[in-house]
Amino acid sequence: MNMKDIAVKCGVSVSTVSRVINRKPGVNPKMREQIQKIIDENGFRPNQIAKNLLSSKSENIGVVLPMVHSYFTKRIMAVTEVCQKNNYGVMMVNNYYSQKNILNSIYSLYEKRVDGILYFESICGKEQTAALKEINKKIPIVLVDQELPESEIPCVVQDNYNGSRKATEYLIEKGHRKLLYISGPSYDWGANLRKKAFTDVLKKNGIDSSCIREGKFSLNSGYKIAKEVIQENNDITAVFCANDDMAIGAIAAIKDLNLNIPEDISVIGFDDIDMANYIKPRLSTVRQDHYGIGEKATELLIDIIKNKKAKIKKIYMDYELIIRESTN
Amino acid sequence: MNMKDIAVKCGVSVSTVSRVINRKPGVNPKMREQIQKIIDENGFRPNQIAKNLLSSKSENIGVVLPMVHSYFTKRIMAVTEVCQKNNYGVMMVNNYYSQKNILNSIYSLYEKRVDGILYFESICGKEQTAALKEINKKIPIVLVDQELPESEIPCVVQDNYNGSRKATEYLIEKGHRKLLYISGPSYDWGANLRKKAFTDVLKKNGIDSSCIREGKFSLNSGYKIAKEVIQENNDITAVFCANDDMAIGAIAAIKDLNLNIPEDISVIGFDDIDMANYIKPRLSTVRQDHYGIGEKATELLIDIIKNKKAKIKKIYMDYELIIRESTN
DNA sequence: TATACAATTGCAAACGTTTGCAATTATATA
DNA sequence: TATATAATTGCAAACGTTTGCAATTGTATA
Repeated sequence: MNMKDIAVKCGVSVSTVSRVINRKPGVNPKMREQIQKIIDENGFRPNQIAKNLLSSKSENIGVVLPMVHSYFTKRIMAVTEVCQKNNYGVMMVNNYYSQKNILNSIYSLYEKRVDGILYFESICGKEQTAALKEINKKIPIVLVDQELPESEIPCVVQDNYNGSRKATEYLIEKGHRKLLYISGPSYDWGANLRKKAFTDVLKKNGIDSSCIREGKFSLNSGYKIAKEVIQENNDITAVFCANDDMAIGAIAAIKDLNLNIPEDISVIGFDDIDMANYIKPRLSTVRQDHYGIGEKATELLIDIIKNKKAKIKKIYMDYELIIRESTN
Repeated sequence: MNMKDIAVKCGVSVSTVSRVINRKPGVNPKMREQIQKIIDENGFRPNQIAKNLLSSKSENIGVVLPMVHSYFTKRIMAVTEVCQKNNYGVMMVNNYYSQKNILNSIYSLYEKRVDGILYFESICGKEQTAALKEINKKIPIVLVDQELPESEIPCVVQDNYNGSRKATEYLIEKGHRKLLYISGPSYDWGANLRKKAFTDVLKKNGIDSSCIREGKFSLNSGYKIAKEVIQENNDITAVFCANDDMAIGAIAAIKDLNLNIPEDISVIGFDDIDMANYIKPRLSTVRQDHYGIGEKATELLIDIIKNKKAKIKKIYMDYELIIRESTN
């Protein structure tokens, strides 16, 4: 069933049907009513693909994001909500696999002629970077969690460094002198900034900053690293994790070692996922406004799509240190 | 840049370019090489929208799902992975809002001519049901977490009833006689089955089954209900929650009441989210294979799309009772 | 060299819309 | 009634591909 069929049923031309569907002027009110009736009776919905071909717009945006983090729900909710409000569809790709797959996925989004791409990630291999720059010549891209130097691609980033600095300073103020830092993967742009802030603060205070391990942002890696390191170094009094999942893993490990939190060891995370406020002890953490990040990024992208021009090159998001029960 | 431009640059017709791009026979090998070179040099990628219009296939599937549950990550990962393997794009819609918005979203997916729809949800209003049946006349749909009686729409469901029955029987076996059940919202198809199993088992054993409250599947609702009910009824020895989030909320509440788990009160959840194994005490729960559910549903949908016919009408997923530290 | 056949290439229709413009019809004015 | 004007309607091109068929070119055989 297409507009032609409706037109034949109504004894008019497709142009007229088109005008009725799009509520455009130039149709006799009586005729309009009749045609609308036939459309409704047949449950006809116009083929957007044909429309897209003509307008060279798909009214879809591509979203590339790693679906592993606990907070990704918040972000994708923001994206879908903003898109729905602006009548954009959301084409999702999980960039959790091999570089090659991701590249294919990005090109596939381009072939599907999405109007823009939202790229959530702070991993960026050489090939990927090149591909993004290449595609950005044809369609707008907004990066989240990452900035690409020598490029004009706008981005939304958190102040990873200062968030991490504040948390570290807090621990030092509280008197901790032997700290374990569980970082994210070394290929992660944001993870490296957080780690740097940690070591900078420790060095500045003349404290040993050698107790750093690299985790995978997962519950399990937090658990394993915390257990192992604390068993070997019984003078550790604080653990700072680069995300909440690892912090929750670390808490489980510390409890399994029959130590108390925060009496024996303080734990602090990063993200403030919903769960952080419901585990016991409630997790102190650095809050990121995940919903806001998704929202701002999507709004920026849509603005660029509509106005062909990025007014803003970079959006910095706030952080907030949330002290709950897991630190003292 | 389109095929015409490439054709002009190469001094051939679009047909020839098309044959090169699609690796079809009928092109002089030397010419093929030359054309491929120009294509690569210009980074040309064919417009799938035009292709779709011609083939009446979008090579996209629509995914409607509530992004609120902690386990949705697992499911959507399975969906995207299977789709990527089969060269389908994923168009996502969050059905977390008002009925009206959801209806619009479903119709919008249809207008975008997705090749099929994956509908994750066990809420189904009258209007939505009607819309699904209507759309199912035009494109295949697979339901997850819900079956629609009097309809031919295939579905993937868990054995909610038996999963819940097993968990309840376990608690009874362990000697619990005063139990609190925190259910999901009453409009949720699965939640009602779980609740029914609970009451059936209790009645069968001649145990009072009146202590039932309705939560919202959220951490907070679990926390609030558990705190309130346990404060009022100090003889409760077990809490069964219809999902893990509420169970984790309940555990926080019980700890805040200075009671011990499982010594004073046992807690059991439903879902087995990753976090369940990393909170302390580790949460006993009914495991659902979330990845498997997403995988099976997507494979079923793609099979129907390709073969125009559902070989299977209904897939029942297994459940597994996982006993950890939160029950005794 | 003429003929048959295979390989290569291009033409043009089709997919389902939108829209500027022309054609037709209805209405108002002189 | 003739004319000017406004309202309604339809025609046809365009969007960027794919593909059956016809046309052309090249090659092998008689």
